[in-house]
Amino acid sequence: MGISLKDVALRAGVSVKTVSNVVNEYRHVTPQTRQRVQRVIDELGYRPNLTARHLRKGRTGMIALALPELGNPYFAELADAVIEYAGALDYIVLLDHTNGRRDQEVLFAQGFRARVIDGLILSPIELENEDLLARESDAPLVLLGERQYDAPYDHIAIDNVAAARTAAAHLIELGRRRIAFLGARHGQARQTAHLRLQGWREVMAEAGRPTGEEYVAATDGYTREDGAQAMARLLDSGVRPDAVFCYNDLIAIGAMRTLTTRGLRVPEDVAVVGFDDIEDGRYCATTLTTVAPHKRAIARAATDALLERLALTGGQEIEPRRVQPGFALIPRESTTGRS
Amino acid sequence: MGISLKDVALRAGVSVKTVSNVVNEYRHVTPQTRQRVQRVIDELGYRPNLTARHLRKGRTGMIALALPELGNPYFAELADAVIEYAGALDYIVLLDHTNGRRDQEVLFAQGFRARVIDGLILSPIELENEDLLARESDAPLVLLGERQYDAPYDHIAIDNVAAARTAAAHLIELGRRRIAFLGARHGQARQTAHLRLQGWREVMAEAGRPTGEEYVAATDGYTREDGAQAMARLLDSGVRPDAVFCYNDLIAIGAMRTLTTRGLRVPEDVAVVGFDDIEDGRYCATTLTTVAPHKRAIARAATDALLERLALTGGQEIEPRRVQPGFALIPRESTTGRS
DNA sequence: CCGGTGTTGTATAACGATGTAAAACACATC
DNA sequence: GATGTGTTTTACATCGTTATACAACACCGG
Repeated sequence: MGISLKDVALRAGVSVKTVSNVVNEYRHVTPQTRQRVQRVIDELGYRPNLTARHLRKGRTGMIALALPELGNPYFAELADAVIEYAGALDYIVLLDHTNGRRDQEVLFAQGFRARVIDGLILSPIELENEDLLARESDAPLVLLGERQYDAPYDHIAIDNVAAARTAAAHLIELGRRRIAFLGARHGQARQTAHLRLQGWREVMAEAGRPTGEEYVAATDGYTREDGAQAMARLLDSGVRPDAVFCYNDLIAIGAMRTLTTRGLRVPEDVAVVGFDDIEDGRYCATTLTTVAPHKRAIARAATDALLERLALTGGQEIEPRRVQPGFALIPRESTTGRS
Repeated sequence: MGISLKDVALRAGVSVKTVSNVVNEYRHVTPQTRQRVQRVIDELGYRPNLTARHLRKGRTGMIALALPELGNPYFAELADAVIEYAGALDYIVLLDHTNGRRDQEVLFAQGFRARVIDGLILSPIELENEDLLARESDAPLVLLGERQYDAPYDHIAIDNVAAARTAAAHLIELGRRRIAFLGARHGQARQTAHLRLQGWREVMAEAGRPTGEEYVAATDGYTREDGAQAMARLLDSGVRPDAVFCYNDLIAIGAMRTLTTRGLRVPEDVAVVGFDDIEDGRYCATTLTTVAPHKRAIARAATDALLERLALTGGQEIEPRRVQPGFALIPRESTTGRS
């Protein structure tokens, strides 16, 4: 089939191991030998057989990335970042989605895909703490996203409260007074939406702005449609906000549509801030101000955490990491009027 | 690390190959031996090491599926179907996306990922015929989707003209007279949109309905936003259709929103038909009538075609296949008024 | 009891890479 | 020239599996 080390060795007149040494940039190879071997490698177009390498090394070189849904651009973009970063480190990423369902999340955590992947990055939605504690698989697991757990696993998530505070503060600075929050979910105190809601509440209270329930609109999901409906309900309830901070960009985009439909101008009448910095937001009719979690930093942190655990030999243990990648407020037309 | 054949063999008092024979359900093993070995397998929890198996077999057991974008639910759902079907056949699917860009499509066709995957299923958008003819990689390639090529590769796509005819005919049957088409793209006679447009045109002409350019709205992309804008342009141009057939469900959903916004009722004033049968369409306020390509059949056909080529030994050749999986019109509220 | 035929099990060699240990070589020091 | 020290290269075993070839055994008909 393909060209193997043996073929190269034969042609270059050296041993198989020497070729391997050249390929792996082993130190003690004379420049002459290295050059000669390298020439043959290029000539024959040798590419290492990953399967064989992985067999020998006892690893597959693959990691799984299990996200709630790929239909949400935030996750699609995040997946992209992980695939790119891990790819540069010669890891192959298996992309999976859980639909945000607990049973599927448990399945992945328990090691569906065991023996195929070396480790797993999981972004849970419904997974419970007890599920993690009951985990049996010994493949490294890194948790992603805002849900909080009390279990010994690496966890990568931005500081949602701080990020929400930044967004709210931005609106306050612009002189807005009645700032609504779109996208809270009922119950579920540990969930992300709660953290963002908390950040909003803190800043509102500090600035002496209303934080009543009438300014909070819950949504069932996180889609544009959910945002459009929530915005409509809010307006129908008689509240007249001059700004809305949305749980994510999709909701914000939906909200903007409703506002436009109702004859309200963005940002003159109502300023809008989203969260995620998905590409859509940059191409809206009115470009969307948003809080941008640093996706590449998240991807890097998650991958690094996983690979570091994979590099541990034998019985070594390291403390679970909590990493908080950065974020940035990106002001665009939906609050400033110009991009 | 894990339990190997050797461990099982030792414990069961048989040779490694015998255990392998049991695992692979080789015929000539006595029930006694089989039972004894099986018991040890269960006891130790032996799972075969895929890496080793693949090394020995000269295959990786992985196929790549390269789709334009995962943000479009149609592709996400299709990916799901392929992953599930191929998974049942013990193949692992590597999911990639090309953003519908020619350079990336060429990259995949040329064998980015070579030596990692056994074959590739590619759904091209911009790829040109010459790119295919210039292809050097010898890994099997199966083409997916409606773009037509004159190159020796398997091609899986539903009959788009027929499918579009079905949709148009449905609207005609309901007594609609001025039926617009949303989602044509400029130029590009070989593209999918052209086929669906053609089906629409044929049926309109046969029924003596108008097919003028004023009833055709082009879009830049295939998103909800594109649909909303195209619908708005159409209405602003003074045309008053009593039905629209949209290139896909996303465009249809966008169009429905514009209609609602403008005070037009679906389906009373304007009936709407989409294409793809994405899940969103089933949960719209007004559920969406759509043409449903049989995604599982497509996934099956593509995977089967690829695996069949993989099964070919040595110099064997088979003719490129053209498979046309089925489709079905699914009437819902957006045309019938009830679901 | 022989040879033929078919079944069941085993020993051994691959697949393509890397780790280990040691051989081969270079060079300086005494 | 013997010894030591460090560099460069090699032979061989190994990862866990399957393919090949053959040995061992059973059964049958003559």
